[in-house]
Amino acid sequence: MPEQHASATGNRGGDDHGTGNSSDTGNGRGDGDGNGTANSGGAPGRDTANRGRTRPTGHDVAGAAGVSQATVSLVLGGKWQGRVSARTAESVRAAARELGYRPNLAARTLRLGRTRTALLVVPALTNDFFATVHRGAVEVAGAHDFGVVLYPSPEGITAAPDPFASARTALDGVIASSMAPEALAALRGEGLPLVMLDSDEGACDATVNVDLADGMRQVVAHLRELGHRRIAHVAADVDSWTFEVRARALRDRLRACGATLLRTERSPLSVAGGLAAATRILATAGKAGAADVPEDRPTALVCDDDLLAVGALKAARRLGLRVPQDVSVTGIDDVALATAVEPELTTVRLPAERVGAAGMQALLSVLEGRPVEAVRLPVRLVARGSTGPCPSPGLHGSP
Amino acid sequence: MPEQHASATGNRGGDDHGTGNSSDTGNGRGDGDGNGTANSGGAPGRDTANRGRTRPTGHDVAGAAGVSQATVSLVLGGKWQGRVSARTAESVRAAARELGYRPNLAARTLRLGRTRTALLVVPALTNDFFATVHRGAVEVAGAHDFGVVLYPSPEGITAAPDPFASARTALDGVIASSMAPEALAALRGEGLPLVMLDSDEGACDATVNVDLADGMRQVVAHLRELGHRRIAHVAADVDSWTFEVRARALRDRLRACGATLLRTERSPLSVAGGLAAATRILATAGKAGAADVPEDRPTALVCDDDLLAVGALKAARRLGLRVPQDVSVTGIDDVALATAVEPELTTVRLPAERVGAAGMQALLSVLEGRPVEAVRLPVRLVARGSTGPCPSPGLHGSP
DNA sequence: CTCCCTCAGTTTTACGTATAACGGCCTTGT
DNA sequence: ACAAGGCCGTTATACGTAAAACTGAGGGAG
Repeated sequence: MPEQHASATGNRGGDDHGTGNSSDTGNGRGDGDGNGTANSGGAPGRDTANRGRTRPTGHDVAGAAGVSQATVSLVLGGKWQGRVSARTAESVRAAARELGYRPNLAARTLRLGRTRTALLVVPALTNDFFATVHRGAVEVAGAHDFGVVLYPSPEGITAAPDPFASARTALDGVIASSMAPEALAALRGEGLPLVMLDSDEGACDATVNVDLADGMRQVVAHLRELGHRRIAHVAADVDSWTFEVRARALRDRLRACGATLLRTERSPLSVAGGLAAATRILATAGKAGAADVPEDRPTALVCDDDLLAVGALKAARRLGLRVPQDVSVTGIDDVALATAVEPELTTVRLPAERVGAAGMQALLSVLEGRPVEAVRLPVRLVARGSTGPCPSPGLHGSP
Repeated sequence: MPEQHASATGNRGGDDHGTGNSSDTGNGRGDGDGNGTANSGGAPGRDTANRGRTRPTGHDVAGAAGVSQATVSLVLGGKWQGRVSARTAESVRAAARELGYRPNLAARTLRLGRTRTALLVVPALTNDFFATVHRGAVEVAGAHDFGVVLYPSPEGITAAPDPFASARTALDGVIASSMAPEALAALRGEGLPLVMLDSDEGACDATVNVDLADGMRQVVAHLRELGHRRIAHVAADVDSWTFEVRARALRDRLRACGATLLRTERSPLSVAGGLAAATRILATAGKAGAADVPEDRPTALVCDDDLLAVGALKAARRLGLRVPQDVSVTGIDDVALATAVEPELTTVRLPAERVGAAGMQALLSVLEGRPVEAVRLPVRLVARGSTGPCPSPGLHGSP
């Protein structure tokens, strides 16, 4: 079934898989063409060259079109302006389409020394924030004929990845959402351009950041408006720049408006981690009557991301505390999970797709030698059901 | 880190093990060179022009060790038994380590025609089931010196991916969790080995399935034990083999035990989709008093996956129905989300990691020409809080 | 008429690796 | 003593592509 459908994917390489090999793919492996011209006007040759199942090469296309391989490369590479006649170019394209030619990526890479491929290093795939970042990066990459291969650092956010073994090809650059110092050093040693997401500047060629200091400011303002003054921090147990920024911004903002940071509990970035940390915070007091509002129990938990916040939600419920009546909870990221739980999470929405897009954009700029300015993307608090007015000590216990 | 591993394709002799390979993990990255290599004189190797910043090649190593490039390839490829003396081999390895040599993957691929790389096609990364599948595949692949590159089909489960443009290198095979027919045809046309996960047999070289018919049997048995007789199906709006299996198994099992499949609502595979579908099912009756148990409202919702089930949870809550007192909900997959919500989901746990591992294993078998038998992995119902006894019409409404 | 320039291609080369084909030694067997 | 092999390497080649260098033919300009 010669179902030939031209996929107009916009890029120049036609992706057709026509298998109608009725054409005379002239020359095969035998390079005997050294003598005179391959007579084009001769008898219709038998299909000789298609050896079983190997993919056609540029030479096959050249033979079919009656030109040399160099011409095929010129035409298909798009650089034939003024070097090849329009008719010849068209016949080359026709032959390529007919044979279902696709250039050998390995050979092209070997020749060019570049791959038009970026590696995206993310800490985990279980947080769909990074899936969205990837989507944004792929979108921009695709528009520039670039590819993105994803490397989920398997051991978690602090492990050293082996990017080169993962991407089974040479790389033009790396976009890293988080990297262990030693892996970063290895990368730098390799001389690869590196764009860091949500990381400190320095030791990389460009950064794309999300304005989490402002995000924390919005969180604190929101909670202060609701009357909260005693706040705890469910922090990520990760030594990473972003999380330091969050902690510092939270501390500074709370101090600036006269609220108290009661305590900070660190835990791994997962629902289970948030559950454990929030339990440690909430269970230390008010055991007798959970509905009481003891002085040493915070009325709001600010969590470093949505996974932790969902864990905090569970912890509160297990301890018999209602959210948001007894305790408010906030997250960061606004992943799908945030609206899947009940109550829905008040959280800081990060423009994940734009992060990925800006990261890829920055990498492209670096590769082209253009100067790149540090990107800082704005964030926005999304108030939902997990935050509410601060419970007043007297009003609650007596119905 | 240049973990050079002897690739033993175990062609026939197959005595691959015992390669006391050089575990040069974390070799001195500090030796970045700073011109380090004092090219040993006296060797036939001539100019070893270290051109500034380019990566060292096999020729550079050869020059440094005073041998030919062929010997370098022999030694580093592990095939030097009886062809190179132990002392020479060691000096080659030392030179490679010193220079930080890493073989050029593109050149190797071009030469060998194989890449030891598999493509894993998954429908979406927002469902962390597939992240776990990926982990399983990577684990097995790594043990065989294979790589796995991930291709998230961006347009959802039915879109046609372009795997070849995605994986920026040639591929040895494909493991596909779901593919549109035209993409599958393209793959077959390319002659690539293909392992399908949770798909129909036929048109591929091997399949790895999860016993979802049995899973549905367990779900129905569980609900029947709790007394449920009127059941609705929140189905995936996807024309895919697995989902057909689920639907048929549910229908057959319900009929076999005398229960009724009240209706089926199809929706996209997401929390929002589940919310919409379950709302359509639950809102059609009992508007006046939600706590009533009208005859046309199901007492249990069986959902095609956990995302849908979480959406159903939300729908019930929004309609004022309690889970599980008023309505029970079940999912499939047992992803992290299942225990993040409240109540926790009763669901069918699928061995995601084993699926990925078995898929990679099957692909390796196909590549080596060994026969592969279809794999079918067992599943297990995990009863949690989202299912409870069927509400009896009289007992509930009057406090 | 010659010189130079453009057109329309072709030859040739290089990318880095793996391996087939080959060749000097040194040990054996007969 | 001399061919027959092990050792221990080397030289040469092919993989498919991109692009630089080269080749003619035709056509004004001087």
